[in-house]
Amino acid sequence: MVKKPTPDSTRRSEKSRRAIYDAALTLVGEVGYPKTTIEGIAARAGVGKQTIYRWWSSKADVLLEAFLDLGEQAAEQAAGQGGEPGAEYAIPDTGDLAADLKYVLRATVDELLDPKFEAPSRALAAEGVVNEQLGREFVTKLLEPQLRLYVQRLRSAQEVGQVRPGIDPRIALELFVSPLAQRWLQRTAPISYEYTDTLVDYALHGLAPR
Amino acid sequence: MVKKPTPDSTRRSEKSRRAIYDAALTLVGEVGYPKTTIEGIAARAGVGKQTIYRWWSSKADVLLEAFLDLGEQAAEQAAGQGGEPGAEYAIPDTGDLAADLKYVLRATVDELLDPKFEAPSRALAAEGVVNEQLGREFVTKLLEPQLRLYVQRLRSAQEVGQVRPGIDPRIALELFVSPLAQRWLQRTAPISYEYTDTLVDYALHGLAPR
Amino acid sequence: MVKKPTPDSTRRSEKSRRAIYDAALTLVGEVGYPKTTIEGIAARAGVGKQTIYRWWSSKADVLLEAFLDLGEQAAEQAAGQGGEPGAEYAIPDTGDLAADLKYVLRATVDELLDPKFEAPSRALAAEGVVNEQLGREFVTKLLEPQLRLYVQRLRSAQEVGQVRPGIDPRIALELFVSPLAQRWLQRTAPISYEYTDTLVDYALHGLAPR
Amino acid sequence: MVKKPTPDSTRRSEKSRRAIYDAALTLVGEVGYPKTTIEGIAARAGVGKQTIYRWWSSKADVLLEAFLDLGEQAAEQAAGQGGEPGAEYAIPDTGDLAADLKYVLRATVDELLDPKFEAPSRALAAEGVVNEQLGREFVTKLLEPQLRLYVQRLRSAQEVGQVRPGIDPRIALELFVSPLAQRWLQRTAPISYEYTDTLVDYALHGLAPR
DNA sequence: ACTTAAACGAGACGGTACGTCGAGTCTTACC
DNA sequence: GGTAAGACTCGACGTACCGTCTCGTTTAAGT
Repeated sequence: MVKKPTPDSTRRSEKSRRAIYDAALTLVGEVGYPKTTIEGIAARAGVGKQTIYRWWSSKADVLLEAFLDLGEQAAEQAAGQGGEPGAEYAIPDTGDLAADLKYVLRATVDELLDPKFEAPSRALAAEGVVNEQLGREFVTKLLEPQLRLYVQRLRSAQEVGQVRPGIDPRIALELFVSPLAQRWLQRTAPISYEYTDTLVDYALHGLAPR
Repeated sequence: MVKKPTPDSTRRSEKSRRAIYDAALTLVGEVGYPKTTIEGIAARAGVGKQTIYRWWSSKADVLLEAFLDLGEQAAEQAAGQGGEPGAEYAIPDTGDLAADLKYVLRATVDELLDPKFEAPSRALAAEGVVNEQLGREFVTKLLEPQLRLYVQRLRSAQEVGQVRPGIDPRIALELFVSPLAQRWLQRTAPISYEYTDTLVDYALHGLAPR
Repeated sequence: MVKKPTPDSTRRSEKSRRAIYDAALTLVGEVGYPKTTIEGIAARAGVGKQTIYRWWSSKADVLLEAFLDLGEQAAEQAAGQGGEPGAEYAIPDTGDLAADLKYVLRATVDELLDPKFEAPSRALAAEGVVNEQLGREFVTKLLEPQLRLYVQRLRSAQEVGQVRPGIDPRIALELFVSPLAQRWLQRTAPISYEYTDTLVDYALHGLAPR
Repeated sequence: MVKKPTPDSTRRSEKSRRAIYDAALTLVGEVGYPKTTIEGIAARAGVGKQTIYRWWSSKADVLLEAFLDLGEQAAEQAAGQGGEPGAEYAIPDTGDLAADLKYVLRATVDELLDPKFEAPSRALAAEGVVNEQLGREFVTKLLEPQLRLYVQRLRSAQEVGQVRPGIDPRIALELFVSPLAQRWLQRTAPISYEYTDTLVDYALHGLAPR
């Protein structure tokens, strides 16, 4: 086994890292993921290829970190502008579960339709489908943290009797989250506020007559 | 799928077509989709590269047709062995909606875990996420026909009062189908009979107390 | 041992070969041998790098063949314009050995000072010093054929008693050829007609008093 | 050799210099000149790359100095063991010019066949052919000092009437030195005592009958 | 002996070229 | 005219070194 000399991260150039994130996200947006090349990212970032290969193992890896960084930046910005830090990532708890879920799903719809996020997140999702290692990172670092918020909200609803006690929240949340995700990813049908509202209604009250 | 100037399909070599399908599916299974190359398929199939470029527009296109062909072959085989043609693709209608759905979802679980199908269908799904044109073909030719069967079954359930009248079956089916699809695609959690049974129960009776 | 698939030389593109020779010679002349790159040759020749790697094993190899080709072309041209074919490569035999040697060495001086030949032949000579395989090819294909002509001329001189019988012509020729070669290669001193004339005189009559 | 802005040579690390010389010579011997890299020398010498770039302008420059140093070391060693300092670099003058020349050329043959000297001196000679600046340094610092000894010896021979008065010693010496050099550099033929003896005889008495 | 500025080792950086792989096009010979 | 074979141009891959540029850390001269 050949040893990689383990680069010294204290010496790492912050400027280059930022430039690489920017270039990667921009290029994926402009020309699409498959036509985004490491050479292209390096050129656009004004960086040597080796600087990319030194710190990341693949194009997908660069993009994943760039995307995570994008999220952190957005979070910091939001946190800076007011409210408790991290608060905007919680699901509201007004006491009305249906309303709260509809609200947050509508926000998700907005985000999914935001062209700035679309290309990179599609690319990552696609890569994750086929590349197990990247897929697991994608899920643990991006997806699960989001889903945990739903678990919390559903548990809190269970406590006040708005959700039946036996229900497993981790499965329950999929009834409305997964359909939205799949419509977006696979373009089986357009997504809209009306659609997500309907999902919440169906999920809460069931398909069968009561 | 995309037509090139004037290939005369009557003179097409059936043997080459089959060999290309086989080679494509085998290679995707052996080395994965990204490392499957057109040159590799041609070499494995004992075919000139031009023969592939003449009849298909891309690697994804070859694989899609190969996969559709695989399905047709399976169907013919099943049909040949007994039962009405196409019957095995319908969802049973025993009068008990929950049981019927659980039954067919369990069959889907089996299929999704079949390693022969896994690599190519993952590859196609991934490609479809990023490549809109291929994605639409994938959905119309493979996904939607399946989903239509659920729509039919749900409509029949509505007629006998097992599903509330106002419910849109096209949306309703997503409550149990999409979660399964997403768990499989994104590996957020393992899939099992128990899991799909639970999905059906939750979807039919809702999360809220009755 | 990995097999190279042995390219089919009957299919080789003559146009590309010519373009590569031209580009290689031009570039060596313009920017010097070390700054001449295979990529540069390919670009200048309007050719893919692979086409170079398919037919040659190294930069030096390309240049050697290009140079040999240049010689052949020059020979053909000269042959076409008159005289017996190959005649211009023989050393004249007027009966006066000293005069004949001086004549041909003066021609060599002219050639060595011709800027068109200088860069590539220097490059090849240098490479040959350090790269044994290339060196041997250089010697057998370019140098020895020239030297053989001197051997012939000296032998003919021996027959008419202008050179002592015991003398080994292969060594004798070095007395005037090698000094010229070394002055040129190593720039120890300038070369001129006067210099080569002197060499011939010294070599024929010796340094010691008679 | 080329001066960089202001490196203070009084503070220079002698240890590093030695280590760099050693590493350079060893590497050229082990992997050949072209595969010897500055990074490789630095690593092998346990030295930062900058330390090399601070004191030398190129790989060839390092090697030239390393080689000169090697010569000086050899000289010092020889001087230390006996004889007058520098004496071993003179050509003996026993009164018999032929014998003296044969003796010293035999010593040169021994040196040229010494594998320790072979790789670096070949490398330097080759580089000098193509790189004019390095070539001139090579000639003035290594070659000419040697050749001057022959000039002296020939002049002394002239004084005692063993060489004709009109002969230019600087040219005369090339009659036997250059052939040896060229055979060694270009491997046109093997070198031996017999060969150099013959050269001396031919050069002194000429090729023509007397 | 203490200070302090240089030379030093280490190695990250922006680059250039390497030699390889595959894409998609084109040509040749065969059937 | 479709086909197997494979040479062609082109573009990207991941690697190796280039020469420059920081980083601490010796280290030796001048206080």
